[in-house]
Amino acid sequence: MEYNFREIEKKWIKFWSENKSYKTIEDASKEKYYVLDMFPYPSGAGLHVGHPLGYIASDVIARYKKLEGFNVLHPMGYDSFGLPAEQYAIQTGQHPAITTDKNIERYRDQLNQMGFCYDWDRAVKTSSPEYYKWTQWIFKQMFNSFYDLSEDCTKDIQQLVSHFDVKGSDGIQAHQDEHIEFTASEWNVFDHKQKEAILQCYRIAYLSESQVNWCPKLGTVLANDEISNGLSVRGGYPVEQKVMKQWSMRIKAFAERLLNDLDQLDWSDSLKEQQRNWIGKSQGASVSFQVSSNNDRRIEVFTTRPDTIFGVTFIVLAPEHELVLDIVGEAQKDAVTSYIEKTANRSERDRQSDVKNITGEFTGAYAVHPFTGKEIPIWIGDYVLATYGTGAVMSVPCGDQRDYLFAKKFDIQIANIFKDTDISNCAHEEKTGVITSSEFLNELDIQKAIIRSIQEIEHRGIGKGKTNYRLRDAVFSRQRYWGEPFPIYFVNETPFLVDDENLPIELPAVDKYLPTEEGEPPLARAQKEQWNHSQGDRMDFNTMPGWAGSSWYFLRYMDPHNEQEFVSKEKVDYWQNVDLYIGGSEHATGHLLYSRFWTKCLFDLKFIPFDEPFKKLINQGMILGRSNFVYRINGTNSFVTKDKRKEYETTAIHVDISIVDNDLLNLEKFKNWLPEYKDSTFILDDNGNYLCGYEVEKMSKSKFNVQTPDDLVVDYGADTLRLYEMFLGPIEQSKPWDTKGISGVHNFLRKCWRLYCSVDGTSIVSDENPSKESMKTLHKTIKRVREDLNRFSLNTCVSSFMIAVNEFTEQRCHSKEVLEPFIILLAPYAPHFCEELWEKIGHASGSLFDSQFPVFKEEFLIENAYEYPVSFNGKMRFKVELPLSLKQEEIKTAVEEMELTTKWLEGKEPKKVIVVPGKIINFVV
RNA sequence: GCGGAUGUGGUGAAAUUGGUAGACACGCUAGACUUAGGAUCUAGUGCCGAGAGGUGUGUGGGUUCGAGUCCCUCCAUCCGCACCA
Repeated sequence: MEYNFREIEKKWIKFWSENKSYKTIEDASKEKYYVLDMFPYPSGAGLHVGHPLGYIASDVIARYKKLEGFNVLHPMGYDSFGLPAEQYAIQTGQHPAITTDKNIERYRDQLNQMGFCYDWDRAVKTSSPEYYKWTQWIFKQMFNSFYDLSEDCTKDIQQLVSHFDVKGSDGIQAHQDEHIEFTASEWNVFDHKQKEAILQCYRIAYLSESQVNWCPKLGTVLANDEISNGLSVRGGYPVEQKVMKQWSMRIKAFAERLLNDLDQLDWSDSLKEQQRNWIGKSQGASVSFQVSSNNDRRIEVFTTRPDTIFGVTFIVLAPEHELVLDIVGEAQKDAVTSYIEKTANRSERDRQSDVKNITGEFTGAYAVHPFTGKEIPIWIGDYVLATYGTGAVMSVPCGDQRDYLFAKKFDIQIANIFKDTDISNCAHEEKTGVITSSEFLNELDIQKAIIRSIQEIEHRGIGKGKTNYRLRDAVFSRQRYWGEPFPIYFVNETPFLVDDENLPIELPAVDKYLPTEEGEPPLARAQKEQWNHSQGDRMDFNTMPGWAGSSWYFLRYMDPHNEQEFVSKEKVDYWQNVDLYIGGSEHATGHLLYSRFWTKCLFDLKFIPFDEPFKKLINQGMILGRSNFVYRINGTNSFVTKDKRKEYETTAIHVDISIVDNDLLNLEKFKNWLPEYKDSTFILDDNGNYLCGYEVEKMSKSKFNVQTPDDLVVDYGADTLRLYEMFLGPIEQSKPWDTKGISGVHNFLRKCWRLYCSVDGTSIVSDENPSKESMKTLHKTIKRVREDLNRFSLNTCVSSFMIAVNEFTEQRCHSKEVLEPFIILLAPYAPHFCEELWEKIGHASGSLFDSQFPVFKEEFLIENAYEYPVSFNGKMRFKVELPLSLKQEEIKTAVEEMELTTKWLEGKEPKKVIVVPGKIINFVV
């Protein structure tokens, strides 16, 4: 009987499920290994072939580690809060939970048919109350914490309160929004509301009036990483700036640790670099400039080049800067206000793309240079961003090209402070050279001048050395329905935490999933009694963003049913952090950063024993689709084959890849595909075929190029698909999907099957002694596969399997001593196939995965001869087999005496002969 | 502009520390068997050349007995960030 993958796969999936083969329990006697996939958002479209790439890889590693004797945690779950289900709910009125559960079921089926070894008992979904109870609980911990700068650690907010009680704000070293000074006696007479307002400036999870990215079309705020080019990532709608009261997470406090700890992670350079970029550390100084007409007004600037302080000839404020309207002169008022309006009306996108056009206005006010005492003009300009640094810059036209161009355009003085440097054409931006015309900095090179200038700035009390980060606190509320409700109620608009015993705060029922008439979030529609907790005046109407649940889910897998804790100490001590995390790189600055932040926070609060969630990370590449096109002759319903399209005016139209085979269009299926093509006519090529065009692009519904794994599993089986996806190339690389190659892998499995079974399906594996060659093939393969798996080179393993099967076939090997270990080697890739053969060769009960991964033995590879490549001037000319026992000199003599050597030397005397025993011989002529 | 990654046959790709470039597959060519089938088997397949041979890992250079691999230059593609002070 031929290899019947359909029956085999069905049989073993049932077996695994009935025997709970993948149930994982903590076992202190075994070393743990935690392999994690980024859990999917269960969308309505189901999985396409790109999804399983990472899942297959992690499954291969999980199974390998299991066979190596590790206790492997390999779970799967669903990131099930999110916009699509909610949009669907708005359109249909169906509760998002129903849609979500339906999609989850589909995902579960699709994942199951791939033969993944997940312990489904540990599955979590972020939208279930049992799960989000703990998301809410973690939020509470973050609400109850502040960041202590003296110890660089998250601490209980009560410690801060105790300090306030005794010393007021004096001596506080905590990460905060703005410095507020008060004495202990002042603090002690503040009412609750006042105290809470101050505490909000310190809490890790805090409420603040902040400028947010508001997307009117989605009716919600978005985080920076949810926006691309001024449009929402989801939906592509315009985004505008708006001031709203929002929950935020004080991730900025962790900036330095998030940056430094990257060094200890085994992540790709590009990903680490993306995070470094996102955190955007820059060092320099903040300097304060006094406004000359107005003694109590000061402008704070941040600079990375305090050494250029004597080159400052003007100040530029962002148009939105709070000081602008206070200092503007009467004569300039109209021009300035109209400029502010103009920039406010321009979308962020316009402002960014229009870099060439230099605009600005003089405010009429002057600032006093802190060292020279000279008056310098204050301008506003939209090249200064309100959201970075202090929203103000000290302009040094001789050292900064933007300042230079601004000064040229508006005819502002340019002072040169670089010795022997020509700045007549452009600014000197390099950090090299010597400073001049700068009093105490004269004759210092720039590096020394930076240090000296900071000393002096601090000494004179006009500023201080400062590190600035681009990273901003993360906005943590969304005006949406389908997310975690906050465990917060308000009394007199002051937030209070819901008690632990009232968690979870479940999503209340609402009549519609839309904002209220008053513009309140959908949750405001819920009647007070529909909340399972209703203290205070009202509950918080916001919900948490998508990344709330995904920031800690890897912890919940360790202890998914614990009703007392988010994870027990015992279990988290055992499983520790994730050893291998596989997922897409699109989460570089979102999920992966937030998750690191939450982990550090939970570590500081002593809930977990590690401060990085994911030790090693692999970003699987994207599998691109191969789209097909038909060419419609413009203005007709007639389609021309690819080769003849140049003869007509045509439009290329995406056509569903399921009705195209090998680029040949099935005309009947095409006519039935969409109603508008029912009466199409065709101009065919000379063979009577319609040839389609193709292109490699991202898989998407609209391009009709989505390849689902389901069809391939039906046609070839899951084992073939698993092997094929791994065989395609290195896991990190993006590659086009091409179904053609799949037959090669399928043939490999069939060929392999024939080593074990005769035509009637009975085992032909025997107890005969294996040949030396077969043992060599086996151990060569064991060596390679082990090495490759250890460095996650999953594609080359497949090649090794193919080579081994080709060699075994040639050797007519049917020896159990060889074929039994081989089937274990292959099992992580083709689990159903291998289980079946395992059973056939005499393991009547149990699973192959309870056995052990074969161990490599050097002795089988020991050779006594080697075929030496002989090269002349580095070019290989011929090969010669020589005993490996020969010494270097003996090899040399033997080769020199050969006829072929004489031929290639062409009568010349070799200058030198390099002999590397066991490797190569090289004549230098 | 800054940063990161990648450039090898017709295609996907191998080559772990410098040591036979193109393993393993797909595709293609020829042949065999054929109830013409998108099946199976055999042989060939980097390029130029009838052949001997020459040549070849994006470009140009360097180090080395020897470079796809190390160093420098430039080019191209992809990704991320970007008036970041």
